[in-house]
Formats: sequence, structure tokens, C-alpha cells
Amino acid sequence: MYKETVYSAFNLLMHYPPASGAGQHPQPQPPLHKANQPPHGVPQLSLYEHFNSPHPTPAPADISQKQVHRPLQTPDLSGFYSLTSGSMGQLPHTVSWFTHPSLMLGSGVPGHPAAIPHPAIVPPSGKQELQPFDRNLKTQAESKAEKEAKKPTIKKPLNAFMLYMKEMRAKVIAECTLKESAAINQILGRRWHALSREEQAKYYELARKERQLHMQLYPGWSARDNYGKKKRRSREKHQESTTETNWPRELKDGNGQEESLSTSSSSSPA
DNA sequence: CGCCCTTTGAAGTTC
DNA sequence: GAACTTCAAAGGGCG
Repeated sequence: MYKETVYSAFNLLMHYPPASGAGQHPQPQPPLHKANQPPHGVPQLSLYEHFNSPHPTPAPADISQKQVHRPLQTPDLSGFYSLTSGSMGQLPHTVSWFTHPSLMLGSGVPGHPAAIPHPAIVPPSGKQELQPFDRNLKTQAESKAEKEAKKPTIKKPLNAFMLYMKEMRAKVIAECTLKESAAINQILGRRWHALSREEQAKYYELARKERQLHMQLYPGWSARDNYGKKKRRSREKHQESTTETNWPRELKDGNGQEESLSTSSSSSPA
């Protein structure tokens, strides 16, 4: 449900022209991000506000104004979670946070107007909290597990490709009228390879900054923290697929490609 | 209901 | 240090 509205927001923003002179888009990002402000600026929408609004289709102009006035010193990180209207030509040069669930501290943020947990911060089960009547059934182990679950999951920062996917997904869906993510992701994977080095470099840089900011905000966090919180498919299959898809990339580019991808390999420039 | 699929990349683990 | 594994997003498919 909310995902559709997110897409609506994406589509909305896709067609929202960059505000002229939008360089004055002070965002409540840490210095790292601020230092990376695009010269032209990009209209940004706080996805956090979007998620917490009962009628989540805010006018972009309002949003930017709200962000201007959001105090930096508060723990309200909603501004980090900003949605950009970046397209291939005008990538969000900022550390986007438009995808950064790990930074969504909606729940438990003191004084936050709408302390509704962001859907991205979920218990490891990926489910909402137990309903009251369920609590009677709790065993000790379960309550322990629930305690664990109450800790908001800090998710991994998105890598370059994930950021690219996040941005381009709506476009691909619109173009292909496909909805199945597996198919969409295949297309996005091919498009990723078709990107020039410079275009990819933008996303690598974005991802690098997201990682840095993530480290600053969660110094003790480790990717291991989330290990085992997701049920995984059988190893055999996964290995099969990874060895097939990840290992011989150069070979694939050269041989078994359906689409002719004239461009470089996918190795990170960094 | 909940995992699978599918992608790339980062980070963790294993040997 | 190479190889392998897990998880980030996403949403339809399917058991």
C-alpha cells in the first residue's frame, strides 16, 4: 500500500522540474552531506514525512520549505530520508538517504510529531508488533525474542547498484509496464552495465558517502548484526545463482549477453 | 503467510 | 587472501 504511494511520489517527482536556484536547499544533513550539495540543487521530498502523513502526497514546494526549517541539532533525522527527483541526467548529488532505512528513526524519536515507526525500521521478522491478545501466549523465549525485535533494525547502507535501482525502478516500471521485481531487476542490472563509468561513479560516490554517514551515526554497527534476521533460500540454489551471475561477469559481457552492452566492466572505480 | 526470485556491491565468515 | 555467504530493495509469484 505505502509502496504504491511511494511510487506515486516517485512519479510525481520524476516530473517535477528542478527548482531554479534551488541551491538554497539547506538540508539537515551532517556536514559530510552538506559539503556534497549539488550546485543546482534538486527538489527533495522527505520520505519520512511522506510515510508519516495520513495523506502522503505532499506538495514539493512545501516540503522543501519544511526542510529548511528543520533544526539540525535534534535527533529528528527525517530530513536524511529525502527523496530526490534524480534522473539519469540529474542524479541526486547529495547523499540521498532517500533509501536509507537504517537512518529512519521515526519510532522512538522523542518529541517527534508522528512517532510512527517507519516501515523500513522493522523487527527482524519484518512484521508489526504482536497484537495485545497475542501477548498472552508469550513464553519466556518469545518475550526475549520480542525484546530483540523491539530494537529497531539498523539496515545496511545501500550500495551503488541499490541506489541506482531505487532511483530507476519507477522509470523502468513505467516503461515496461512490468511489475515483477525480479524482472525489473534484471533489466536494471543490464542497464547498470550499460552505464558509462562516469555515470556509475556517481552512484559509487553516493554509496560511499552513505556508508560514511552510516558509520558516523552507528559507530558500533556491523553488518553482522543483521545476519540471520532474514530467512534465506537454500544455499545450493544461491551458490548456483551467484556463481553464475557474479563470477564470470566479464565473460558474460563478452559472450552470453542478450543485450549488447558495449560498456565497461562493473568493477568499482573506488 | 512468508519465502523465492533477481540484480550488484559491501561486508562478514570460513578455510 | 581467496572463496563463499548474507543482506541491502522491491513486489509479484507460489507453495
